[in-house]
Amino acid sequence: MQTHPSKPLLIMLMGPTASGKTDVAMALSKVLPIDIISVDSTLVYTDLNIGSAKPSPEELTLFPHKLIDIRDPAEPYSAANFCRDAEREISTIVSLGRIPILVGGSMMYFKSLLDGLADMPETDPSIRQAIAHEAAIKGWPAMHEQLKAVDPEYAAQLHPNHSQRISRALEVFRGSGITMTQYRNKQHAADAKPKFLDQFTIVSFGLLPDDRILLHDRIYRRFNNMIDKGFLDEVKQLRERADLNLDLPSMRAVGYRQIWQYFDGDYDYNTMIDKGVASTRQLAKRQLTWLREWPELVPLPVDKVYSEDLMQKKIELILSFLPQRYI
RNA sequence: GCCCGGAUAGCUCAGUUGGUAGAGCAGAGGAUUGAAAAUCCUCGUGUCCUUGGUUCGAUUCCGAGUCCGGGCA
Repeated sequence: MQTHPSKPLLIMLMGPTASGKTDVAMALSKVLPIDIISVDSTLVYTDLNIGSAKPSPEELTLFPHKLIDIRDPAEPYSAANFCRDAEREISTIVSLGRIPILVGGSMMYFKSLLDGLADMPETDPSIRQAIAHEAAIKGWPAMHEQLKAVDPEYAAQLHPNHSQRISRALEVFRGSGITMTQYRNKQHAADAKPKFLDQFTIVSFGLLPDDRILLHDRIYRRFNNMIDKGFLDEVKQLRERADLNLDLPSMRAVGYRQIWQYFDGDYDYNTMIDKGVASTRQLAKRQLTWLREWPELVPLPVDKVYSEDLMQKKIELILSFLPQRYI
């Protein structure tokens, strides 16, 4: 952590799905002048409430979160959108003399904000569609060969089946005539502009379960709880919209996708539950992969069930790691 | 009670013309630059139900038993 006196404090709180991040953030709000910024690729969407484990309207009134409900489910959101939005919110919060806290589990968003993204062209749906169409005929390994011809350095880092990244790399090149490697070299050049977060003192906390079984149990209970609260109806209503489909990032979210497919008749009720729970576990596993090697992360315990005492201990632990002059 | 079918990885199942076995799913590990709750890569030893028999050798063939389906009484 950098502790230069002139740098304002910025707190990060990350953790896998169902680890209790929101509860910690809300409890911390009671003892510190913090403003919460959500770092979550699914909470940005309106109408994705139950299945996204969005805080309730009451909670959001008491503990306002930035970057929640800022997109319609039909409009894709991205890491680049997040960086721009988050930088704006952080600046505003700091200018008000308060402490920004970034809370969430979209690890790529955290990473992009910390390291910065290369100044590349944004998504081009028409090029992307053309590439997808071509790939459907030739296969991804053939597209990988195409990429190898223009950007051998980046192609060497990708498996020939890696559809999404091959697609993006080709899209960038076809749209601009400049390769991803060139953009990245420019980003890392000596005279590149400093990263936004360099101007902050950052303290990062990670909610890390010491036993995966404990997290699996929390995930199972939470998924069933979502079903009880009307998750199926929520998806049913989304399906009624003609402009939503399974190709959209919002509808591919964990749980939403499986319930959508259940309504499509792809599998029966029990299979839907099993797949929904399993895909949530898999998400948590990927998040933990990010967290395992995360630099300067202060670990926080994940409790089996919510308890006021255990929460109090966590808050004290967090406070003990913050530079005293800020609190 | 009788007849038929099944019993193989955590689950669903394939297979071995007799030489101790492999898929999908689940699970684990990893990657991650505008889709990231996405996408992609790697990882398969398990009393092949038990027990006798035949055989150099049985998870595989034969007999008996147990359990689970289905049918007939």
